[in-house]
Amino acid sequence: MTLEDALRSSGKRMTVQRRLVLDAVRQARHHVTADEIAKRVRAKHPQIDASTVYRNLQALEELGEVIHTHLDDRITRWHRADSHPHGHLICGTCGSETEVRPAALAAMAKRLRDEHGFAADLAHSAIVGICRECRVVPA
Amino acid sequence: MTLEDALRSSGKRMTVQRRLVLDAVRQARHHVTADEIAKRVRAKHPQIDASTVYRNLQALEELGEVIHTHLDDRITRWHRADSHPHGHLICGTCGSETEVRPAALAAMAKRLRDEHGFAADLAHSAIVGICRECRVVPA
DNA sequence: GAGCCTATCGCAAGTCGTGGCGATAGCGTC
DNA sequence: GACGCTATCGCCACGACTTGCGATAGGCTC
Repeated sequence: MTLEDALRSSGKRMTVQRRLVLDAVRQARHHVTADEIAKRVRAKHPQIDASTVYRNLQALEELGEVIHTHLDDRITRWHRADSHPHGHLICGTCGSETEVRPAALAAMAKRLRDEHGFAADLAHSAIVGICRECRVVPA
Repeated sequence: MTLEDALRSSGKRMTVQRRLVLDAVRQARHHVTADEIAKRVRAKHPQIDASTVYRNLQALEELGEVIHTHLDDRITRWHRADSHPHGHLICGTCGSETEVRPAALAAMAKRLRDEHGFAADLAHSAIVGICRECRVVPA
């Protein structure tokens, strides 16, 4: 099995906790918080600690199984690595959230790659600003 | 005085704590953390609480006097609003930090404004990715 | 400059996430 | 299948903020 191989070849181990965390992220629709994952995991194994969830999310991210992003300034959100990539535009005024196609991000990333040799991941953090509605009618 | 007027017209007040926080941010070179501001402020008034510093930074940001940015995933950094704007490229592999000219950001922001009507602030969060060196010789 | 309204303060408790530590348990070996 | 190495676990304490609350003090009015 591929995941097990990836684990072993990097000196990691497959524990019940790790399995549960991965399943929780995979079963979630989009952008789950660590707390939501912890709740799902504890539904079956209530003794599992939050720190275990955080450490497993990190480990699974190193393996390329899950990814974390920052939608607002506060809470980190997680999703499976094989979901379709996209960016987020967040309005600092009304809080609205818009998804943006990877193509638009790719064009912006190309500029950074050409000018700085930097391979940007523009989906990692949401892009904050002011949305169309709030620009017309400021709150 | 302009700042005092801005305060009063928004129903806010000028307190010694607020004055000290603002001065601390103004006197700092770049990107200070809330903790560094608190230390400066406490040098003269040791009883001032960290929560007071955080609340005043928020208030001063609403007034457009200071701005906060996110360089890494962890700690929020603050700077005076009238300093020259620029973006940051942070390498997720080696942690290196590169400044990027406002012009490059403006060009990228234009695309978001044209396609989504969204006025992006691309300096708010650092752009993470992989720098030139780490792309050539992966760590 | 006394009085009043309420923004702001200091304190304490709570939240999200990280890191240290002794105990447990994967997993490769024999 | 027992053995041993050490990754990972649960627990606890810390760090960066946030929030509720009663007390204090700006600043407008008279």
